[in-house]
Amino acid sequence: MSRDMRRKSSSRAPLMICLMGPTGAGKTDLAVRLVSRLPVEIVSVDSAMVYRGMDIGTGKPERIVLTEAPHRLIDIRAPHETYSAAEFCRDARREIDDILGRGGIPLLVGGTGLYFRALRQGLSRLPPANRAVRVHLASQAAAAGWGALHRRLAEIDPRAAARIHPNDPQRIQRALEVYELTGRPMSQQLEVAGPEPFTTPARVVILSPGRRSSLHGHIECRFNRMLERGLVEEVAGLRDRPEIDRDLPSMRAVGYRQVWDYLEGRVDHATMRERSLAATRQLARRQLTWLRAEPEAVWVDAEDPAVLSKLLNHLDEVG
RNA sequence: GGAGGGGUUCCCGAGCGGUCAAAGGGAUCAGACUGUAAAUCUGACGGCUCAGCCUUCGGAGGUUCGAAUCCUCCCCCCUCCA
Repeated sequence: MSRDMRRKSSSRAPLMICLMGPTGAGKTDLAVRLVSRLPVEIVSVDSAMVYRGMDIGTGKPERIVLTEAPHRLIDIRAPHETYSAAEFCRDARREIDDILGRGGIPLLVGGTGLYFRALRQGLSRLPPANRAVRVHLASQAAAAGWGALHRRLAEIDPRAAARIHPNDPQRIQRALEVYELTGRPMSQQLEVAGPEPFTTPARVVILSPGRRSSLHGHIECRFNRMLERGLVEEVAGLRDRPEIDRDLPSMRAVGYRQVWDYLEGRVDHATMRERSLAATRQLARRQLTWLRAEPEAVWVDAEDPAVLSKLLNHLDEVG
């Protein structure tokens, strides 16, 4: 068997493509174009697109586009529901296996760094979030302050307390939650790996403009377009629903939170726009921090006019 | 023309003779991240040959051992009276 033949046959082995990048880099457009060139099926890796009815602000592709290039793992939750990295791992594995089973290539597209990492490196076996415990802890924090809870954490789980900053309520809450639910310190449980690791080989491609200033420019254009398409109306509609309130994880998403405040008259339109843009830039920056830590990733310039063919070439060479 | 108020480091804004490279907030940059992650948090943030030095608080002078802070003149901005 020649070298070429061998290479061809190996391309049938399980493989997935991961297209990651900061918000506004153009991942979705590129992914959709890839669908017409390769036998790929898209799996979204986006913690905000999971919500139904949150379309404009999350930058979800339009309906017509979705019929051409269906995205899995979008619109799988109502806005008042929660989702998590662990649920994502379970769901994504299911979708990836399904695509592979049908002879397709999974194309993971998104910018949620934690979800990517959790999928590829696995999570420890820890209890899921527990609403009652969190409410209880939050009320204690309201009374005694998070500093007091951090001190309590230092007694039951010194290692976690050393790692978690006293000003980080979310992580203090989680660490105490794990303790209450299991009776054991969280740091102990982090040492044991969860279920079987996910081993499907991946081609990891990171899409981002070379210059930060142009990423910022794209973010601004994109947000202006969202406003034109009716972002304010979308949020107003969500806000009218009795089951949806401002503190839901879904409503803390970039843009939604700022527009919500605008609708309540807390800020004027210009301020809302400014804060939304700043929040989006900050999100993009944090996403890049995740991605820079990604081993064996190939970075491609989102502004290269030939980005699609370069990407195809690259995938061809390695796959 | 007259009476007040104000011009501070990218922005807002405190400071009102020394302890001020100048509070606080925002922006920006860097980082952390195990079931909330588009979240939450940390750090840096005038410059340098960096335990010290240099240049900043509208401009130019002056007082003082010492000024962002006091005085004089000038330039802008805001409010009110003409």
